[in-house]
Amino acid sequence: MNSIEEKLKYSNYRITGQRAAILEVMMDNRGKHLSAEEVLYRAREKMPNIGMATVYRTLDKLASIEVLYKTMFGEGRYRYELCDEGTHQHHHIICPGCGRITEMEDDLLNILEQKIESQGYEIIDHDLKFYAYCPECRSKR
Amino acid sequence: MNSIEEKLKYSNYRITGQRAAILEVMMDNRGKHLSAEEVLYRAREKMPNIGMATVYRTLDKLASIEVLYKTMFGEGRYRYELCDEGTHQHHHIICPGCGRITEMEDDLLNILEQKIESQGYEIIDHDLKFYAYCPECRSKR
DNA sequence: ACTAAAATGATAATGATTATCAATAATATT
DNA sequence: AATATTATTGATAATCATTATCATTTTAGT
Repeated sequence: MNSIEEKLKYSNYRITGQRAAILEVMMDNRGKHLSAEEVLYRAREKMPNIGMATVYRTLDKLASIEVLYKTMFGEGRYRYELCDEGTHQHHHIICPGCGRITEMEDDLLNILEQKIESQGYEIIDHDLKFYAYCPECRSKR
Repeated sequence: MNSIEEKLKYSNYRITGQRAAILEVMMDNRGKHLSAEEVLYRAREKMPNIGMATVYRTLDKLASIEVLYKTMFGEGRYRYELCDEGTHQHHHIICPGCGRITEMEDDLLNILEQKIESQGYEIIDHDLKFYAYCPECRSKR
């Protein structure tokens, strides 16, 4: 169960026009972290009458079958990101100046995770964020 | 500028009854991560007429002078934690079973931070969370 | 005491998300 | 193909956490 197509197939989850539109938006924005509002806006370019409730419902469903990741970056709203195969080992760098979110392809948390597991925990996931001014915002200050 | 007392003193920030009550609540709950609602509830035990706007205002002020940490654990609301001296080098373990939040006193992120800084970023802070079933919840499953 | 500035509490407003529900669309059954 | 059954949709209302507003009260400085 790896590819998006397989995940959709095994979820007995009907692929309607609006759902396809939302999926397309997410695939067009691979690597970006979109809010529900942004997804709604872009999905309406493909399907003008799509409602926001449908967007929320669909994003949640897609997240539940791990086609999307749903994360909160501490700004009070969720953001959704296409779940590229094997790409969950990445961290985020959030710039407090411009708000841009960059990804970082590394892990190196194994030592910490071993420590936690030795205390009897069962690790499901981790989430590492750095708050750092990006080169552009640094030069502006 | 280390202790809470010093931070308060140098912030020219008036210590009123309600603010003292809120601070007391946070100090009574050292190590816990309280939501604004929980702080309000506990503060009203000391001062029944305290309003929720005051709680929000005070928590934000205390966070701005680094007496508290304000963090969002991905559940859509902020939580506040007393900022023990030199204790910001810690990570959180969140149990998806019972919701309990445990702290972990380690850092080891230097290698990653060096990597980010070498790309021209200026790191302000980081935030590392592990989602892991705690020993009790594991045995229940 | 007197004035100016800051803090408070009640309440309204906001913004993101979720629930409701009647109408519509898709699938299964005959 | 016609109908029954179930899922999905969009509009709208409801909710929840947080923020803004504002008249009143409290505090600090003179």
